[in-house]
Amino acid sequence: MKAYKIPEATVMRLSIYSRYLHQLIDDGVKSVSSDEIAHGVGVSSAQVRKDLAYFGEFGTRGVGYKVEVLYGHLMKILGLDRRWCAIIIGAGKLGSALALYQGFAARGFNVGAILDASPDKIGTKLGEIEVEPLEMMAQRIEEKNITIGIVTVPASAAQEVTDKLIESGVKAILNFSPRVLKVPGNVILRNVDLSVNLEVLSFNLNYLK
Amino acid sequence: MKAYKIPEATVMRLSIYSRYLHQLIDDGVKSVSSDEIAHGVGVSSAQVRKDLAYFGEFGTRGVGYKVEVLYGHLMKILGLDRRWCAIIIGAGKLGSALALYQGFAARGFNVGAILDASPDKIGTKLGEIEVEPLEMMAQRIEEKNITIGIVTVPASAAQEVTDKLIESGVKAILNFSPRVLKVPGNVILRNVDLSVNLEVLSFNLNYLK
DNA sequence: TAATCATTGCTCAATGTTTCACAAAAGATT
DNA sequence: AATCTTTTGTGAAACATTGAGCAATGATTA
Ligand SMILES: NC(=O)c1ccc[n+]([C@@H]2O[C@H](COP(=O)([O-])OP(=O)(O)OC[C@H]3O[C@@H](n4cnc5c(N)ncnc54)[C@H](O)[C@@H]3O)[C@@H](O)[C@H]2O)c1
Ligand SMILES: NC(=O)c1ccc[n+]([C@@H]2O[C@H](COP(=O)([O-])OP(=O)(O)OC[C@H]3O[C@@H](n4cnc5c(N)ncnc54)[C@H](O)[C@@H]3O)[C@@H](O)[C@H]2O)c1
Repeated sequence: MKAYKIPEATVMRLSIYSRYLHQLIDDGVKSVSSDEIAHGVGVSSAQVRKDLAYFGEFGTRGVGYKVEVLYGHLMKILGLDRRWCAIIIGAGKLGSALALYQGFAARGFNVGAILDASPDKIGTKLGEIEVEPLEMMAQRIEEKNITIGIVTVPASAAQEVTDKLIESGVKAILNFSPRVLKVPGNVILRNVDLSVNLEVLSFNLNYLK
Repeated sequence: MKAYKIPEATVMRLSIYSRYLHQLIDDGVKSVSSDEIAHGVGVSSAQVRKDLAYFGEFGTRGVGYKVEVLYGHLMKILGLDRRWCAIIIGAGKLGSALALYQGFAARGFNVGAILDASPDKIGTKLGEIEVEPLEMMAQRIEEKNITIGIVTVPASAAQEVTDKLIESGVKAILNFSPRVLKVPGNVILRNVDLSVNLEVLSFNLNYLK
């Protein structure tokens, strides 16, 4: 429990900064200024410095930041200095795409189990992992120390599945269904609502001209 | 070209209100108060009224809103009283999932074309539509009146593909690649960054306790 | 027709976020 | 050792969003 409330926008930008720094490391760059980061990710340099200032002083005045040092701090701040295990519920089109995506593992996220209600899906393989029945939820969460639940079932099943995940001990939910979910205050919920994203585009296309 | 700047958060909520109202219509509900909407989607009633107030007066004091009337206004505000045509670039795991998703058509979005660079993908079918080579981009955008480009190629190809989309006349981009894209000021860009979403979860899991 | 009721729409206050601008600090130069 | 240059870190100002409270007002009831 920390003193400060960190704006969510700040956290999202930290994630993007960290990815940019990773690129710089790959490119062999040793040092970087807030202004270069700002240009690289499309924000202002003051914003970069303010975001970092929530967590400490990581740079050297007149010089900038050591890329690897700052990257290390950001990964630690983001909780990416460890591995997290997630469970995917719903092995449909979207759930499968997520399960097979390599990019998550590269950032410290493992998929520990994939569950589905349909006999058509149960027993099929997605990469290394076999789709299992819903009944395995509690056991898999327990034994694999799963903290994150990813919900990719139809909207009609989303709340029910979410309740079960929370009951089974999951602490955070990433919801892809177009449904407003109710979760207790101690569970972290994020919604990735693709329709909303498209509709923001159509609003802007419509409104701005 | 309107007087006001509408907060993006407001637009996203309007999309969610409209979906909730759609449910109410299905359930045969005729009238609704800001307080009921607020409970239904998890915001405050003041927020609901404030969001609507940007666009006019849609309710009756002492009574509430007529569900169908308000729904109609929201759909119009969101630009969903017409159809939009989109093109998907990258027929991989994510692009395929999006292409096959029925929910977009239900809200007025058609997928007019799906392109890929790989010979393995070109010629395969995703539902009704055949995956075509990148060279078809300009022609398809022109002839199908496509305004929205959906980018689901690897990060390394994302900027290049985006440049081509804009050159071919697309006015809005929905980017799923983990890359900060540069677009001209008259093009609308939204990023759906799934890794960032997971990392916000890990930050909160890590930080809040 | 007047009184009552419920709920909107709006004003103003509070809170939160971004930008500005500059003093402070560290390395480079003379 | 003094001066110059650069870029951080930050307090204050500007801007944006959310929340609280209530006057206005249409519908309902008496
Ligand atoms: N595919 C997309 O591009 C896309 C876009 C936007 C939103 N979404 C949302 O994501 C979710 C998944 O979409 P999809 O396209 O993968 O759908 P899908 O139909 O391909 O997959 C859904 C899967 O969930 C399983 N399922 C159904 N009820 C279940 C239950 N109670 N418990 C466990 N599994 C259950 C089904 O067997 C199926 O395998 C939906 O809510 C959808 O609205 C998807
Ligand atoms: N799948 C996921 O769950 C997921 C999650 C987060 C982010 N993403 C991002 O979404 C994007 C797509 O992911 P995916 O899992 O579908 O990858 P994928 O490898 O399955 O698909 C990528 C497709 O793009 C095609 N492609 C490559 N270069 C191209 C080019 N220049 N022009 C046209 N097509 C080209 C490839 O042939 C392939 O079919 C990536 O940027 C990825 O980082 C995906």
